[in-house]
Amino acid sequence: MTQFLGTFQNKLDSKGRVSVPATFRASLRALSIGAETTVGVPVILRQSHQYPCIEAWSQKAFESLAQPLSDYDQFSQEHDDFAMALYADAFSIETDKDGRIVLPEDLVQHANLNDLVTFVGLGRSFQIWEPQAADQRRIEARERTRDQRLTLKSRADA
Amino acid sequence: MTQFLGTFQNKLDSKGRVSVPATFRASLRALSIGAETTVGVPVILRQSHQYPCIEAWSQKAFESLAQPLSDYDQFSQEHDDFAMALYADAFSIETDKDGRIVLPEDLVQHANLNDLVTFVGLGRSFQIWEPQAADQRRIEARERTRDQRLTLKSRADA
DNA sequence: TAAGACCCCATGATATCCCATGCCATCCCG
DNA sequence: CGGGATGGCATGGGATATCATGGGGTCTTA
Repeated sequence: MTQFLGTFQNKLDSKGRVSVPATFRASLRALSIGAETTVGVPVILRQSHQYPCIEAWSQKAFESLAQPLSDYDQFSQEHDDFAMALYADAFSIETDKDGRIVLPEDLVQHANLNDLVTFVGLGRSFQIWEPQAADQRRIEARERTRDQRLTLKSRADA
Repeated sequence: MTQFLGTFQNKLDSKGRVSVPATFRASLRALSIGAETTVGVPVILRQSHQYPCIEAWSQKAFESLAQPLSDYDQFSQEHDDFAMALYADAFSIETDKDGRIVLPEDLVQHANLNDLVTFVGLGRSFQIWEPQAADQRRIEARERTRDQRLTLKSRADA
């Protein structure tokens, strides 16, 4: 399965390392660009602009994220803005042999991480959260989705 | 038969394993994506947001569940909420060679499972319940359906 | 020379593999 | 018709592999 599913909680050790869940590593590898045989597994990390969490992308998914760029004139303001927003605070990381990564200090602060972190699968990508914040966000998402579904349904009925 | 029909009761063993009913396994395999020849059978489990039970989907059915995602702008709030609600609580599982799965601890708790579990076929998907809760739910569903039919009838008469 | 990045190995817990058993329905043949 | 053979399936458990985690050692670099 080349999707990111499920929620996992792992430890940040004393050296700042944390294991990427094995199933996520498998997907990251499958969606990597020419890294099918390397020891480490590539992953691209960014701070979320919406939430206090870290976004994580496979190489292929990140490539397609940048797709809108080609819609803009290459020398336009929009192109520059979008490119900067996308790339400027992105980190290209590779896990160690045991599947662990060291999270950049910037991102640790942005997500308010302590010793426990929660990995949340979102299909094409996943996020890294401080555990309590992750729980809150999941509940919020469930409620909003449920409300929305009702809205869509009643519209369909009309 | 690529539908999930009937009700089955199986045991959770001391290692937390439980056999997926053979007929369900056959459907799961038929509705899998490129796993026609693997030893294990893939299944996607989620906690139900409506009931204290576990939802189980074939890969293909889960794919179509995710369909609404493509209706939303990729950077929209709705997209984020829906993706989180759908994927974060989901687990991609594969049965062992003997057709058994280990239920994730989260899901066991959500469904209040002990040593016996009930598999309930729902056509496109099936559910995993604590046996007594499953019975109650079935009775409730029957009654609601009957009431509804009466309502429809009297409306038709009018 | 101290801090950080990276490599490697050890360990315990858990999940998975693989085989054995027992049940039950079906089939076959006397 | 009846009894034994057969095969699919749920279940149990010992052996083995995988995974998350901890930590030691080395090289680099500031």
